[in-house]
Amino acid sequence: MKKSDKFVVSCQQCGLNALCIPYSLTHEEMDEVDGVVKRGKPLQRGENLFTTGTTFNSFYAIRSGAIKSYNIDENGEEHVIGFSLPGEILGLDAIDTAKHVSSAKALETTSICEIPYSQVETLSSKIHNLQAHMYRLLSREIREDQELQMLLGKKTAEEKIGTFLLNLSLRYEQRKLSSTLFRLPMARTDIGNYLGLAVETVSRVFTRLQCNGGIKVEGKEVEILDRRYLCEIAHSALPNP
Amino acid sequence: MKKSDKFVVSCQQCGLNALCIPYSLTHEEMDEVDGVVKRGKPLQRGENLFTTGTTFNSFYAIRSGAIKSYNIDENGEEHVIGFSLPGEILGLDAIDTAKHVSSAKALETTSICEIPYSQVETLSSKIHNLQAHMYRLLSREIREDQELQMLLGKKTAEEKIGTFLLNLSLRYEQRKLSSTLFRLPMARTDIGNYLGLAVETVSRVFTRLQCNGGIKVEGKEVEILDRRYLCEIAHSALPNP
DNA sequence: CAATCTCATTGACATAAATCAATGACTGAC
DNA sequence: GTCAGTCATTGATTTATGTCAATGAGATTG
Repeated sequence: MKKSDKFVVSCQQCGLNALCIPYSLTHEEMDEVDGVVKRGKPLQRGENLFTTGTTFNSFYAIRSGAIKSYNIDENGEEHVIGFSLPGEILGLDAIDTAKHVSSAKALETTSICEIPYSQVETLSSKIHNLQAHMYRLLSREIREDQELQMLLGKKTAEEKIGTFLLNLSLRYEQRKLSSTLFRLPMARTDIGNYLGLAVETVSRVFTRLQCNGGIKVEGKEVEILDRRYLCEIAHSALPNP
Repeated sequence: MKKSDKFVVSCQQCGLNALCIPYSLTHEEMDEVDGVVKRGKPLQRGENLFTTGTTFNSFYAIRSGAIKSYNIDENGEEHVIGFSLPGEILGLDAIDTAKHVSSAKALETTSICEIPYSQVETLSSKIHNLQAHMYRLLSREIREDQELQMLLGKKTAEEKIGTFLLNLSLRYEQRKLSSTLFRLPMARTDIGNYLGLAVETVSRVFTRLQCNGGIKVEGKEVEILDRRYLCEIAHSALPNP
């Protein structure tokens, strides 16, 4: 077995392909996409996948683990842009400038598929399904970012954290993982930074939600005990009824 | 002259084509795009271009005027998502769901180019430049939304409004309009809603900026007197030095 | 030209969340 | 095993911004 084979899982075999780039492609088309995907050594916790300002050549799909996207401002302050879970794509924000506009760091050991952009551009002219999928993917990210904007601009700390937990829960469920019991891959600081809250506030809301029986938190382990209550807190419709 | 001719300005003639879809296309390609663009009667102030939940068939480019994108939540509260100026594209957030996920309303008399999505999809498989441009356009919107997220999550009222004014200034300049003297097409309420601030706060910050000699406001007319000061307030680099 | 609205501004007061500070629980290095 | 460092929690205090209330300036309509 070649060294690189250790990390190889073809798109066809990959359990996440329904969430990823190959979605809605035929088997043949999927093989074509599979042919351009590079699968490297997993990233260790704290390793960067890419950093702001570097040349954009590829975007990435997460196979396992978790990634934090962030930026550092003039004052050296970090700003967390988002978190990526298995089956999710990141790096598409760099197409326009051809330079990465954010940095991406592994929150835990993380396996990645690297997808060279120029090849996808070429392939997608040929494979109509792929082009349509790329448009949908980009469009979805815009929509999700707009939803986040509403969260950040107009919601209280409880609403932000309630929504954040429900969103994670939903994403885990889509990945065939438990939607009620999961491990937060990021630190409290990261959550606060992402939601525009002080760490202390995150901590306080967590304890408050726990006291009210909505969740059970122990370090990074979270259990959702009362989804309905959490939805009320979040002032959002039940994501999965 | 046919009735519809009153509104017809081809992409070739349009002064905004450098900012719009035809950007980076050859003359021939531009004519092909031009062929699918529909140019209707201008929208009157208050008229909707589309509303949330309706079927998505086209996206739109603004020729003149200004559009507010917004959503109404369960409680009937409006949430302003953004403002579109001449040369800008809107509606791309609906590709993924095939339904509009926001509503768009004219803030003043507004001329629009309607661009049927399915035709662009088809054309862009054929015209590589167009596909590349669409990817860049979508990618840019993601990046801009992420910048807005940082503004909403981590900045003070003064920073938000400073940044908002500088951003408008820059956009007007790109449109060959004055970057120092312009008219806000939206109400204070809309600005506050968009930035996650109470109207009163918007008003107070405007007066404060005026007292400090940064700007001159009179109703919707704004003059930027001290760009440098505004940049300091906004804690952002000079957009155009 | 009133009369009615909507929109903007300003002041007084309330409050959610930030900041400051202290402590404890883990984690990893040597 | 111990020591330093990071991370999480909790309490006390401050503050930026929201909410409530009043007024005035324009715009729109009959």
